[in-house]
Amino acid sequence: MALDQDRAAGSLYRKVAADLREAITSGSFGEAGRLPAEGALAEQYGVSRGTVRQALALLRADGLVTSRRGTRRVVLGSARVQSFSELLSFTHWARSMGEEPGGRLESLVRRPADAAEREQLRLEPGTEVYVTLRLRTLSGTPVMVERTVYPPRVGELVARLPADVVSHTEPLREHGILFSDADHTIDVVAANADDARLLSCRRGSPLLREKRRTTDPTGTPVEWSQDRYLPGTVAFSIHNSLASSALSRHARDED
Amino acid sequence: MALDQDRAAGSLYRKVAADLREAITSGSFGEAGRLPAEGALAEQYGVSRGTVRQALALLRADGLVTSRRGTRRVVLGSARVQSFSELLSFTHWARSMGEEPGGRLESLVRRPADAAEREQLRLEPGTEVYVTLRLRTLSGTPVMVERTVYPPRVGELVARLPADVVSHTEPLREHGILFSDADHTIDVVAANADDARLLSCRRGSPLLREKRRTTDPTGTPVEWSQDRYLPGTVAFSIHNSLASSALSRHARDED
DNA sequence: CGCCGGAAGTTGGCTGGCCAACTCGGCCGG
DNA sequence: CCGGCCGAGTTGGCCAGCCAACTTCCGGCG
Repeated sequence: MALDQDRAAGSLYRKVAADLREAITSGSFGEAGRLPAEGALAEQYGVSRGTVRQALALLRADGLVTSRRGTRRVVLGSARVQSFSELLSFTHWARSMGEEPGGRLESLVRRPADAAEREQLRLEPGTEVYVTLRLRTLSGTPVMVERTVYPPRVGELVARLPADVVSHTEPLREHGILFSDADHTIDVVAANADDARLLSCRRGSPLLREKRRTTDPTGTPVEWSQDRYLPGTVAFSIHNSLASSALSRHARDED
Repeated sequence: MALDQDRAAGSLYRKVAADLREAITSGSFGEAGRLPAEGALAEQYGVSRGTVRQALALLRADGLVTSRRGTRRVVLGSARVQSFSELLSFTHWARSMGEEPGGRLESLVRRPADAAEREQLRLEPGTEVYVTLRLRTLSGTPVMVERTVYPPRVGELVARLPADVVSHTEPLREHGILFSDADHTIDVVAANADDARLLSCRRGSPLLREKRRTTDPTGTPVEWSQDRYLPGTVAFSIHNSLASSALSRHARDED
């Protein structure tokens, strides 16, 4: 599945990366084994060394291999859970795990954006936003409460969706709204009354919170969301390295 | 500081990246403005287009810019908190925020590794590990309890360190132990008795947990750590995009 | 037996070039 | 006035080559 997506991506280096990823996770090079040299791979796949290096950069970013100058690459993790090199929606993620995602719209209101929302969505003062509150389920059991703020252009489309539609991002894509980049912030928060009711937990009990701002390929913000997960249902997994990383840790001074 | 580190890194594309990062965060291209074309930048810096593209790949991974085929790159986030493109130790991270990091060793024991630890550190059955429990402070206030498991080679060095040494990674580096790659998993956990005592919170109160396995450049595991943060003190921040990402979300099935 | 030097192998980095795919704006025709 | 076509500009992708830095191993030498 993920492999097919990689292959379907078209570009050569993604195909090479997909093939190598499969070879690694199937243990072809051993638990902590060495990869063939870049040159050897280049010849094997009939591509240039530069293309192989692009492919290997993907695998390195996923934490599958290390690399240092002077010696062959080493396999780091052959048993990674699932290496989405993708920005995945809740729906897509759930499906790729073999679970059945669900979503029930609890409320949808339209109101003027407050200062924080204008800041996040880069809106003019006075602009109205659409705010949704949804309960998300995994194979029937509630796992997450999702509060999303949409700018007008997107919100108008969301408002027209049926209340029982599972995926919001898919119909949005049909209307030309693409999700390209996202910034995530993860912390802990206490359940409020709504959270407690929807997730069947006590008020004040801890929830894993993910704040997310997503932009389209032009850099325009398309959603700002606060997802609150029931502990024990999900965990977030990140890889980083000296070479390059997408993780940063910061003190909380804003909210 | 971060800039100097980037510049000191030597390679051309890192210098270009550092310069562009500064230009972006100082607002030279406007809030959601366009970057100059790759060719223009190449000429400006006197490097090839490929080098510029390497530099821009770093910025894209940090979530500073987008890119699509056909049009100039767009500035995404000019106001990022701190974009360590680095695998940062607690000590380094704290210092770069202007806070004074502290650490007090609560206990250090040596005992046979259990199954999970052997798995994580890739050790033979019967191997002994060193386990430390440390309270970490930020400018005097406790923020985190750190439980770290070291393999023998590393643990022997850690055991010889004075109890009041703030940074463990720095003296380890002097002895040739390098931290290169890390896998992080973030979730929520309830404080146990030790956590509660050290962090001055109630038993069962929620803590943000980061499980981390770090390897050296050869791919050999050098530590496996469980850090438990007091809520409200830190948050984790991640960027990802369709192009490439280091984030994955998975259901909890192991612990 | 141990240490050191050198050679071979490998990745990091950089160049220059080429073409395809895509965006965007302007021009022209209806 | 609107819509579609076209071309310039721009990024994605791929190739071939070159050198530097580094690791590893082996053999010679003390």
